Amino acid sequence: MKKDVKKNITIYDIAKEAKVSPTTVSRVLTGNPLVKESTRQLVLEKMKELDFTPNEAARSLTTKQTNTIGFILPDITNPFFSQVYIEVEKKALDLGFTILLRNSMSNSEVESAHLKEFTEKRVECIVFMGGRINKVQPSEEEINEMREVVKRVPVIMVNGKMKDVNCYRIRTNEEEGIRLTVEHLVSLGHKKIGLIGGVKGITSLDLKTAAYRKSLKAFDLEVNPNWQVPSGFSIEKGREAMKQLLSQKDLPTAIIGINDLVIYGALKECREQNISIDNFSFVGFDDIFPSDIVHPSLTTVNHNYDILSSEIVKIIQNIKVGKASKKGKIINTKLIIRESTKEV
Amino acid sequence: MKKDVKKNITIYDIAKEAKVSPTTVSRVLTGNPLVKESTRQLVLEKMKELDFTPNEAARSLTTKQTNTIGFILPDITNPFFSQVYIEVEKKALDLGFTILLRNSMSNSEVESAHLKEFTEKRVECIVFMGGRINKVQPSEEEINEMREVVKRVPVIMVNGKMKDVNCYRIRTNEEEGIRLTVEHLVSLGHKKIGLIGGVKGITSLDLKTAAYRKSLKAFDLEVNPNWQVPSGFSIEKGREAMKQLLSQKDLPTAIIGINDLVIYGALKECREQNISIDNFSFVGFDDIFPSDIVHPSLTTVNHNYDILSSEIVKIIQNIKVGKASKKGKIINTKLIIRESTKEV
DNA sequence: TTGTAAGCGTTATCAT
DNA sequence: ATGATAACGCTTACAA
Repeated sequence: MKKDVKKNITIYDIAKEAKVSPTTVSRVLTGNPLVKESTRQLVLEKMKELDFTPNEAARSLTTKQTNTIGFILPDITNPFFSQVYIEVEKKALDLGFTILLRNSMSNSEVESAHLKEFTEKRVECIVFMGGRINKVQPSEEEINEMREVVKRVPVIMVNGKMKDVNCYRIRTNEEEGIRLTVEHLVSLGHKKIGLIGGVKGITSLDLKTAAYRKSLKAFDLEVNPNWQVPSGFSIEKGREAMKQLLSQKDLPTAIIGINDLVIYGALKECREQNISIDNFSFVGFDDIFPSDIVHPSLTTVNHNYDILSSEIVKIIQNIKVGKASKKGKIINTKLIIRESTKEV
Repeated sequence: MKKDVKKNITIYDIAKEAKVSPTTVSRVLTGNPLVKESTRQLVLEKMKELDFTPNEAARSLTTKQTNTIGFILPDITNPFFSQVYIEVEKKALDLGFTILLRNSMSNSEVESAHLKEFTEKRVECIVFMGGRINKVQPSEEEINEMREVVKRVPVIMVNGKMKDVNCYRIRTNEEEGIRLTVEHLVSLGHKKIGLIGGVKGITSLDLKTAAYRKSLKAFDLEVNPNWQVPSGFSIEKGREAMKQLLSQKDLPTAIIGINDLVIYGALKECREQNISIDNFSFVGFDDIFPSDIVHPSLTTVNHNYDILSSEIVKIIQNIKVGKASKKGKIINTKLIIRESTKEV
């Protein structure tokens, strides 16, 4: 009968085969230069021969390093998040970091589970997007949990924050994005501008709404509450918002979306109702890739993903080498003008 | 001066505080029922008090379990992959598995690095999409590496394969998808049907091309090599293919894309050239989410993501409990008919 | 340049 | 119901 449990190959096995000590094997593993070239070769050879692969768990148990960073975001199928994520992954890889991606679906319990996993896995940093850090009023438990977490591991909040939680913050200059948007629309002659999507109590809406109102006032434009239609952040919610907007008599000539997705929904709703898209100018936010291929292609606010991700990774790098980073960083936006905005 | 290195809290610390043995602490950690309720409570209390979090590395070093599965895919920003990924993640989570996502960008060296990482991290299963497993002629090294990998850890190849590599395979019935597409177009009166996108030597093109030709022949339709324009898999490549196609005099009336993305590019190119979209019927493949919001909305082949991901997770589950799974599984497709196809 | 031995923080085995 | 002790597989002083 064959032994059905084949023993794991360890550095001890390699050591025995190569007639050296385990320490020496470890040295070649870690790239320690204090090894005679000939023995290094011998050890390497035996490793290949025995098909040896070092055990990461054992390694990080002794070194107390995991070179791992945890990344929580609401939903990777949303191009906004996948775009940020992949940039960070690429850059982190160059630094020798490996990422643990977790989708929260903006669900607080799921977030808690991920946070717990991250601490048990001893990640060296947590990047947090969405969910509780976008709530205007997070619960006490949510806050307390985050406080506990930041005691053990540095947290980078991206486009969000939490009161009295000590962490790094990187955020898009959403106010600027909205300001640029309004200025652009005004330059096209628009005087009646609406804002659809988002959820009250979620900061991205509150931030944008404030900037929207401020910009309108700066141009002495009408601030009509009926033109502000919160609904959500998805395509479907965008449709709903547009539907509600269209049910009114007095309509804006330009519509800003809390993000690109809701505008896709708005376009869809117009078509559904056989209302010409040309009745309105549309502006999104995020500049996710489909915005360049929908028709009309969408004018939208770009986050400068490259800079955003660079800043995230810069902090990670500093954490690694024990250097301080600035706690807050604001990334400016740029307006990408496409076909969906035109003179009124 | 404060001690700047705070000691890690271990089960020994908890044991001391609770005046029990580390073993008992470990027992409450693993949920072992052989612990008096009162001591369990005491231990739990001390854990909270000392802010203890078990060390996953130590745990998996002794248990030899990681409950981790590795997932390699080309690019998570592609909605096709993110859709599959998130479904798998969700279902795997319910099984107590955690996923390590890695983007390969279809780069063989990157794949190798990820595979190495996975084996060092002792993942219990690898899900592989794209890259080398879609090559008609993978290199010897690529094959050998995979052979080494499958010796140590089960691999599930999704929509790909590798000769003489012992692994699980799940694949979309691409042939059926193409057949359904052609049948649909024929039912609309189309007789001249083209196929754009893909790269020669990548199986998805070869498979689809074969099915396309077979279906055309079944209907006695013209198989015109000029209407088959390989180019790539991206929006941009779709534009290029369409450009090349449009440069010809004799044009098809219907165009099938290797995937949805290339059709987005094709639509864009038509608009760029001021050629009416209505001159053609378009069909994509994958049914990624933007296909419902582009205009005209895109008729396309859906992979049955739910079934696809369920089958992947089913295999993982079987591996976990040591049960055998069928080595191959084919998932049928469904044609989603939208606005981009119409009578000729 | 190489080796010995201790330690990392768990779980598993075997007693009691 | 609880405890002592030995793994697990590596790295790291410290020695030689």
